[in-house]
Amino acid sequence: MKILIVEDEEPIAKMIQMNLMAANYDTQIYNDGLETAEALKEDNQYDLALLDVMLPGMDGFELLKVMKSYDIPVIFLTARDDLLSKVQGLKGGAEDYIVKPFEVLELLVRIEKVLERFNRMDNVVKVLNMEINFKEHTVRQDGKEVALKPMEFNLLAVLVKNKNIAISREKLLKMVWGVDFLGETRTVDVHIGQLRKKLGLSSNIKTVSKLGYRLED
Amino acid sequence: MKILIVEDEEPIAKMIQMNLMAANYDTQIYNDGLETAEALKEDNQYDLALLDVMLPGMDGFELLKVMKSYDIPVIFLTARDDLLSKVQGLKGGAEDYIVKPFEVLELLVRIEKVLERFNRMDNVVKVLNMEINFKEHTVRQDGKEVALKPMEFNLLAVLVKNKNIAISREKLLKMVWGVDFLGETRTVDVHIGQLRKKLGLSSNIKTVSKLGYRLED
DNA sequence: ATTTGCAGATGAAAATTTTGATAGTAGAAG
DNA sequence: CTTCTACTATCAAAATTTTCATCTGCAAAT
Repeated sequence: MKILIVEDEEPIAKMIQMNLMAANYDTQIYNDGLETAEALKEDNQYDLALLDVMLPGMDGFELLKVMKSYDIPVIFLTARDDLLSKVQGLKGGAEDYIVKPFEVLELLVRIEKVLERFNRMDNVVKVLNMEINFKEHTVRQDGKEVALKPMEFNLLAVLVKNKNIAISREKLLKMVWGVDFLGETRTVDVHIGQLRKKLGLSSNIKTVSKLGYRLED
Repeated sequence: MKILIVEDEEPIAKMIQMNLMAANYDTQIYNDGLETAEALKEDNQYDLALLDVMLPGMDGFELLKVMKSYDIPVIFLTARDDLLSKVQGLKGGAEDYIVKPFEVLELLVRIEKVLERFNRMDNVVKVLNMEINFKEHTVRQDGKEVALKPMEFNLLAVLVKNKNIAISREKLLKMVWGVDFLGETRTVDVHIGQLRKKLGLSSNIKTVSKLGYRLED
């Protein structure tokens, strides 16, 4: 999943890049609108573009048109007081906009939303005989659906996304239940048990003694 | 809550600053170790310091000693391959370390943890006749405890932290239940109902028609 | 080979959360 | 001011999650 960042303020561009990299996206930064347009002629394999509205070379709205010609969805980055451009931007066909300074988490959420809408996300992952659909929150085994409760699904999702990696109960609690979960670490065991019961041996959820669990393929 | 950032790589420093600002902390950046030590003589009202290990002027470990003399807790920012400094850093008395590149959310969590440990957080907030203790997850009304279930507490916490601001049901769901909650918006109403029943009229949770709820004081 | 002691598995109870159905109310429209 | 409508409140049932107590199995020690 490759994301284009067009932003002339270096620190902001870098900040976005770092956060996107941490979230496992590939990134490319350009500082200038015209330069970006030129570069796209060579390489337009982007899944999404984040465009600053105010850009040297060619402004965000011009660049938006270029993006649309390549069928790349766009999220605008706009300054707080620049309300006019919100409306104009969305009318021009941007998928979304976000006001600077923004919270990183919010940006990530919006990016996911747009990618989903454009079906550029891997909504389905296959492991062993299982097919996990993150969008539908469903799991199929050899084609037929297995009904999982919310927590069970979330737990499986984390295991699948970290396939072949052993994860401690504490880490699972943080990842699935959230950082502020107060309960027992035993809780994880029970849900693992449920997954095993419902998915059978073929799910291949291994216990890692003294540590936690791992899903192997 | 004021946090000192000592980091010579400008983009990283700016990134951290932006994220901390978004999370409502005051910040101050220095790029140089010696300069920081000098500046502290004038102004040492910091609640926490984030120190890069590799610094011009005076390295992170030297600076750590200075921080300790001012009783400022320290989190080290260290490069991935710099494992040695982890051990050394913690031995030298740093509260925690985090490896670059890190996820912003993780940094924020660690900062909160350290501030809590040093009792520099407002663990207790008073609104009307209520006293909300975020650390203990408890609520007292006129001194005596009211037992709230986890979801009820979380919901109250969000309302309190956004006192006098009307919040839509959708936003409450995102803030309390998480971005990926699948259920009905009605759920909020039920929990609001519980809070009102348990806390009585004095909790002052107002319904904002067509919108959501607001806790007034 | 048997015992002992953990760490994990599991079934079932308890607690919590969510949903669904119904009743109530405030605000809009006439 | 009254009626109508749409939104909100609430109760109870259903579903889910968490905890508790007990059981099992592996591994180290004798």
